[in-house]
Amino acid sequence: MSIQPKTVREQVTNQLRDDLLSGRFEAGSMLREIELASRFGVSRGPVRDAFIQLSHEGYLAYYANRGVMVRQPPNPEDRKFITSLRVEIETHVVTRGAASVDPGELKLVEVSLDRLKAACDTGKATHIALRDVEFHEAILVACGGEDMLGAWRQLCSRMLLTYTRHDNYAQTYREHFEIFTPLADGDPKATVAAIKANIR
Amino acid sequence: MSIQPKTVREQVTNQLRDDLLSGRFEAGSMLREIELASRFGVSRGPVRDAFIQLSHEGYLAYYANRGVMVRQPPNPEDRKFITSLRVEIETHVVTRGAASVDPGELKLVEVSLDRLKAACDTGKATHIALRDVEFHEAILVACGGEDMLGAWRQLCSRMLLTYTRHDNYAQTYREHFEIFTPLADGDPKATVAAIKANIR
DNA sequence: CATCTGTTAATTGTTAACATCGTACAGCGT
DNA sequence: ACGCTGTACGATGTTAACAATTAACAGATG
Repeated sequence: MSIQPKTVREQVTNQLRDDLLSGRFEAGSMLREIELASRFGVSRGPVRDAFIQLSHEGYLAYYANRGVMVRQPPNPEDRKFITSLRVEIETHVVTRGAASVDPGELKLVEVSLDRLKAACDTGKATHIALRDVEFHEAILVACGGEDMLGAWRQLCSRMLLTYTRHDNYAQTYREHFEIFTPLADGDPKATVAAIKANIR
Repeated sequence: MSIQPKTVREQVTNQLRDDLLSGRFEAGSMLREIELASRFGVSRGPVRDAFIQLSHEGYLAYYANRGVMVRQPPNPEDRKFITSLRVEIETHVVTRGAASVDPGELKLVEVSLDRLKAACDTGKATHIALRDVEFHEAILVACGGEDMLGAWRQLCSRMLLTYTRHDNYAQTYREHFEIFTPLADGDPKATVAAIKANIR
């Protein structure tokens, strides 16, 4: 059931994003196309594409003719604000779309939840953070929020860089399970309430 | 004083964005790398980069191995919501940073305002919409809101596609002038108030 | 007649070579 | 010693050729 990325660009982008999230690269350091290209065993092209993409997702800062730099996490004040915007977007989309979720889309949400559970069992904070985001993203897609996805991802990328909330993995899973249940029942109000309890 | 883009990619991206905004391409139609590359007299590489970038800015939808499609403008309900988020971001950034604006940055805001005025004089709605956005962007940069820029741009790109508010060009300029004045005085509260009166 | 399959043309994905830009640094002049 | 300048190096920017994928279609097959 795993959705394997087809193109090299996607693979490089995903791998790089994971590395960024797990703190493999120091914030403020420059990334070199050649070095990463040889590490992944590909040419500079896809790495370049990934740089552009990740710059737009907010992980990297692009400097013409000089390369990309790993961005610093947002300060606490901005982080708080970003979180509130994120909640607003999810609330908006879920409120509008939770009552008419396609069964197929819902199934994908369930798959995401299962993966999150698996990640919680392993106890690796990095993986949990990723699965967490993927679960919320699946919800947005299920509720027909594709139009909001770009802006939402921007905000999430800035947050993930400071993700440190997973001290109790069992609870992390439970919170998300409690988002899924009302969504499966087509209850927007309860879903939104669960989301607001989860994101903080 | 005009900031000429140095790289071909930037030029192609900007030109394409302008074309998209002025409705040169029909919503839902596919864009081909070769066709645009030959139109701009460059190779496919930079066009490809521009496609990735504009996809992330929200103008295009990317389909692997099949190309990019011109996106539809958001529905009125989403548009309204997007507007409110945009106001929130600008309010947040200006509130925090308007009191300590660097003189150099402020000068750039003024330049943007002058350009907006020039666009208003020409009466071309497309140009006005672009300059409008650039003015607001300059304010965000001046107030130290680089961290929010990505998310903000995402939202703006979705709005611009339905920009039709310019029936009175003189007033458009005046509204922005009344944003600039309190900003130059370092008055966050009044600046925010003027912004809220302008964005709707 | 509907469906499946193999071919084909068109388009995107990837690569490696070449062009250009920016930085560091040695050498010169003051 | 200080500052300027030119040069060399390493990096990104761009290009064109080649590979892989997709969608459409003709023809075979049930």
